[in-house]
Amino acid sequence: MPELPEVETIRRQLEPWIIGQTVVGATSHPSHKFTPAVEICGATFVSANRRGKFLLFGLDDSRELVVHLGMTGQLLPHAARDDKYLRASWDLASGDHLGFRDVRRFGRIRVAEDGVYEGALATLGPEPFDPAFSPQSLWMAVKKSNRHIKTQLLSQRVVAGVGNIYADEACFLAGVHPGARKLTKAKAERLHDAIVTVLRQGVDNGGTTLRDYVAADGEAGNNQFHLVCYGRYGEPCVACGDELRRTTLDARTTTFCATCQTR
DNA sequence: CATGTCGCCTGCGAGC
DNA sequence: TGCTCGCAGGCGACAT
Repeated sequence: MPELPEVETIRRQLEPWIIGQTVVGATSHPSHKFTPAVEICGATFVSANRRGKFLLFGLDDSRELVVHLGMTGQLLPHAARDDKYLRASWDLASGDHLGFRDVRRFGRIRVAEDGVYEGALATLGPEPFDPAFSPQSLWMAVKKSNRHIKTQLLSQRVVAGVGNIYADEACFLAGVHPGARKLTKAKAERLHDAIVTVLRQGVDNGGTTLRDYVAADGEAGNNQFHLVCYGRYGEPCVACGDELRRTTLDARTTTFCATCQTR
């Protein structure tokens, strides 16, 4: 379940390796989710960027390779060519190759004209580490909607890159009930700071590996050892000792502390 | 437009 | 041991 910290870890590892590499061949799974992979034959990678959970690989022909990892996507230099879960593969002029492995096929590959985006990528909110994401911007956005706070975080429109793990962590850290629909200014500030904190910690720890996530070097992350809320229902709250509860919020499994997190 | 629901996918672990 | 079934969950399509 790659979220911003996992995607950023992959980006940082791929950037020095992929820039300057020219695609000389490509194959893909027949699903339309992956077939655009072959459209970049002949192009050379010139940059490796990220917006939210999307990887954006700039090409030398004013296009970008857009990759979303979905739930189980992995980008692996030197991936085994006979891997049954390989959904796309790019052969590079250097003799190297890059594989997109995705067991559950929730991932997606697209090719866009530079900066011309569609779908979720086009309506993405500000990057969490950008000044455009502020206590004020969070408060204003939340004020406009009636949806549960956690659901708004997952929408990618208030801030980009937050998924289920970091949403639970941020709400816990801020003392915000995930099912709240409104925030005071003070709580918006705490939630803003918590979002930035948990995402930065995730990046610093190389991402969270619970099941499928590995970085581009094939290594697992370490942030799973630092989670204090996500998935820990039944365990005592690290702050007050009461049992963390599990609930379903807008079809998402949610863990929270009913004592510490208030509406 | 805002909001809510469903389908996409496959491996895994619990329960029988 | 072997089977079924629920669960994991981001995003797009579609309905209200």
